[in-house]
Amino acid sequence: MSEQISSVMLVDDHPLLRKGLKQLLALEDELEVIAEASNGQDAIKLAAELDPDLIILDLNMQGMDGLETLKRMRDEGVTSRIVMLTVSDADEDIVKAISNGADGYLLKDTDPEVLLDQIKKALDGKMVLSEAITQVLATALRRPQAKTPAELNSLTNREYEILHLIAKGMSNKVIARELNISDGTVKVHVKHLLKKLGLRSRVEAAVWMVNQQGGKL
Amino acid sequence: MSEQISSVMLVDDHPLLRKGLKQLLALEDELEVIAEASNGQDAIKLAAELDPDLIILDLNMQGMDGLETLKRMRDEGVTSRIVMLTVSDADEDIVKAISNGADGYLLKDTDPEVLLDQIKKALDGKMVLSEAITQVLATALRRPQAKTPAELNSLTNREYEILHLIAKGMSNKVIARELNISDGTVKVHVKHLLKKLGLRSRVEAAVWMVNQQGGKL
DNA sequence: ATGGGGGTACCTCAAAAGTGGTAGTGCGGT
DNA sequence: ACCGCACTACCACTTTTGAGGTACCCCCAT
Repeated sequence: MSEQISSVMLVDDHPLLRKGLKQLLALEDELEVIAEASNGQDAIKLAAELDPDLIILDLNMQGMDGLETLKRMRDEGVTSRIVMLTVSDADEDIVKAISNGADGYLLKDTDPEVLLDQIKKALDGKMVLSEAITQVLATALRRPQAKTPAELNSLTNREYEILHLIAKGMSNKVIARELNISDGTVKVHVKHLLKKLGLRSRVEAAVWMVNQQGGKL
Repeated sequence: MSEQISSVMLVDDHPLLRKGLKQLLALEDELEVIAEASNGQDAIKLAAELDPDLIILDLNMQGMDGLETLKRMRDEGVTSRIVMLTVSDADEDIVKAISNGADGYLLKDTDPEVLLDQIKKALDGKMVLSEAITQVLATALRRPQAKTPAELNSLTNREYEILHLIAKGMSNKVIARELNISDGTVKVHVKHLLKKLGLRSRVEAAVWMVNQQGGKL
């Protein structure tokens, strides 16, 4: 398998960068650049036609950006390995890219040798991430804890407690038993917490809370 | 700052590993091991008393495990940098550790030099993660997309559509207007979808759905 | 064509949720 | 000592939900 020649497609709106990348990849006999595209539309078409083993996709492109291109490719059923290449280390982009099916996220300022190494790893089926990305990724996971929206601070302990239980799907009656208070009292707290949060129902409260918590994470 | 001596506390129920780690850290003049603990209880107490710059915490301990210890330390207001050290690369642990305030997650089979290097990075305020961890982390982020629970397939289009709207916090009436059907009909769909999913209320459905979607990620 | 599933609508009924108000207790701050 | 706030409880009342059931339409598969 490692002896097989892998087909690679480059997508970047900077011809110069494509050239450089191509030269880099040429260092490896088992890598062959079979296509290049300078925009998302062409890339999607070519990807569907040629089904390359690997697609190296620039995140910051004019017109349809890399993220959108990525999404559409996956929608079209492209199963190639896709590695995002970018100057950006904006956390949202990373999370979105991976969520949308990217197999790697590399920075353009990465040392060429390392870059080549990572690209080969990506072809091996591994998820490759630039060193600097790791921290951002971790921070993204951590985020849920970090931010405590102002709204939450306005809640009393009891209200906060009850909000949590609502976010578990519990009814007023169950919450009442859980906290050893009357269900009428629970209603009072729910009423107050809804007002403070500017929500219209416990369902909205539950959804809001689950999102705050970052769901199952 | 880099010239200052940093205090380190080791927490691991294997004396041998503590010994080895201590020797490793002794190689660096600016690192001083000021305390050791072999269980969570002691660790929490010592951490609160000594407030070390860095705590190296074993994840797999008997009794109170590392994750629980981590949580309680943070609850107690311990602000030290805390790095988890472990043999496990179970994704849940990683995500939980970081979510609960760990500043790093290192594997015990890491090359000692690298380990030392990472520990120093951690003291510098960086988030340190073992190479192998990165993939797991990325996979964790990706997970939401991948799985499509069997329950969801049993839903009809209409039911699925309505489930989505419930997960936005909408009431039957609002959903009805949104879909141009009567609210009575919405009720029917809700009833069916609750039965199929084995849930007891729209709140549970909303929470369930939001979690399936992976929340805002 | 006959049957079944999905979608729609309507009915009834009981339970749950939400709104308004009153009111007692306990606690921390002025 | 007094005030405000959190927490508790109860009442009355409206709206929303969810569980039954029946019924009609449409489409597709046997």
